[in-house]
Amino acid sequence: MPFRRKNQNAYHHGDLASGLLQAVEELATKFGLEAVSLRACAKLLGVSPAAAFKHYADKRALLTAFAAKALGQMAETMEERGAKAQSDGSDPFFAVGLAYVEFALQKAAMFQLMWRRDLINETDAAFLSARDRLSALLASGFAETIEDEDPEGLSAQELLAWSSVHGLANLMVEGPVGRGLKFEDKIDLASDMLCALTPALGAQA
Amino acid sequence: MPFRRKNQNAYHHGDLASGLLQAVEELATKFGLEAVSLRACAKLLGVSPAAAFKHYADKRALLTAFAAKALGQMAETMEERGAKAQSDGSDPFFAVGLAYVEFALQKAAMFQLMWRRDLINETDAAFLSARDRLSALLASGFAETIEDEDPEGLSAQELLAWSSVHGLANLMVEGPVGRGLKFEDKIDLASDMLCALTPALGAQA
DNA sequence: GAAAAAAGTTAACGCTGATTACATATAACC
DNA sequence: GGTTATATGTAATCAGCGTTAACTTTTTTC
Repeated sequence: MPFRRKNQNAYHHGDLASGLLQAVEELATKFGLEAVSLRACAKLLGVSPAAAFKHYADKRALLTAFAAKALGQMAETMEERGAKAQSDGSDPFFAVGLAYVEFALQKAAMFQLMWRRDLINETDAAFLSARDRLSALLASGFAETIEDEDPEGLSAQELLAWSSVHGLANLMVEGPVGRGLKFEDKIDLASDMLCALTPALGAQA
Repeated sequence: MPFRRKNQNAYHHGDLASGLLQAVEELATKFGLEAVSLRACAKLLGVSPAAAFKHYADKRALLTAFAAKALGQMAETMEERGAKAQSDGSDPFFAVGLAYVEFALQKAAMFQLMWRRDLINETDAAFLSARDRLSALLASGFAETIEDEDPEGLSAQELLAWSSVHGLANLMVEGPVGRGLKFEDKIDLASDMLCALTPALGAQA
């Protein structure tokens, strides 16, 4: 069994709040984002549909919490890759950008959810800080490569870097790019694109 | 009134198939993609909910037809911009790429729908050809700028170009980029990003 | 141990996409 | 021109969805 379900004779689940988060993940990764329903999550946990509302105000709140968690997870792996590259002496931006695409491919449903404004609450503090961390990471990933003169907004090069990896991730997950290719080949494609991008990141406009 | 509705005493609508497409557009642009329901479209046209199924197999078929139409519209405006730039002597890729972002911003709901695999039928011939036309356009937009050695798949530079504009469009429509800025400023931002991209398109990897 | 709070249940409401059986308008045919 | 066939509409209904309200059970608190 994938995660803790309700005890057979127990009236209470124990930790339904986090149980629901895991149910979202299971349904999303197995059957896609559109298969995630409050009722399906409840059934998966052996609990009545209305029980979810004792822990989350509505479906949006649950998905927002999950999106924040997923964003944090994504940021963490990117951070690790960046740090490893820095100690390796290899290009940290390259590593971070590749990790971005890699995560989108491997956890497609989570990645999609992060940008679904109709499903999440964009004013949620936890979600916002997690997303900010992600974008900051992508910008700092090549902090040594380019000069950041506008610390508030993103520079044109930072925006280009983010857009590139974000666009490729979307084109691969929801679009027609790399369809039918196996994971490694998709990563190679992403690597090629990042190589093509480097000339634009070195020079100052 | 925004478009032709049913004649008051007419049993038949006249052209419900295209009427539904217009209803989708009206609801999507006014209230967002999530507000588009079969029932809402039917009500807008003064027709029973079940009438739609005489013209489209299901909701997915309707949305697919609309997405194909929107893709064609997008490709057309991009084509015009590219041709104009070519006669102007300005950079055709720049014009085409900017048109891509511009369309996404002005017709956000349509742009979103094009990439929603859960809402459309990706095997539909009309949709597929419309999407292929779009990607071909983006690649040919700078056919003179870079050398295309692999006419089948996309070269790394073509993929970079597409990913960049697609990513920026997504980050602006569904993400946090440029939030609060007025349209012209967002276009300026896109323009800056495209300028930053040009060093990567000239040189051959 | 009683009272309060937390965490569950059941039953309902209005919405959705979709199906079925039926009604009517238009077109085709002889 | 009337008959028939087909296209196009309606009404009723179903299951699934998010959500709410009223109620019950467990746990916590004093």
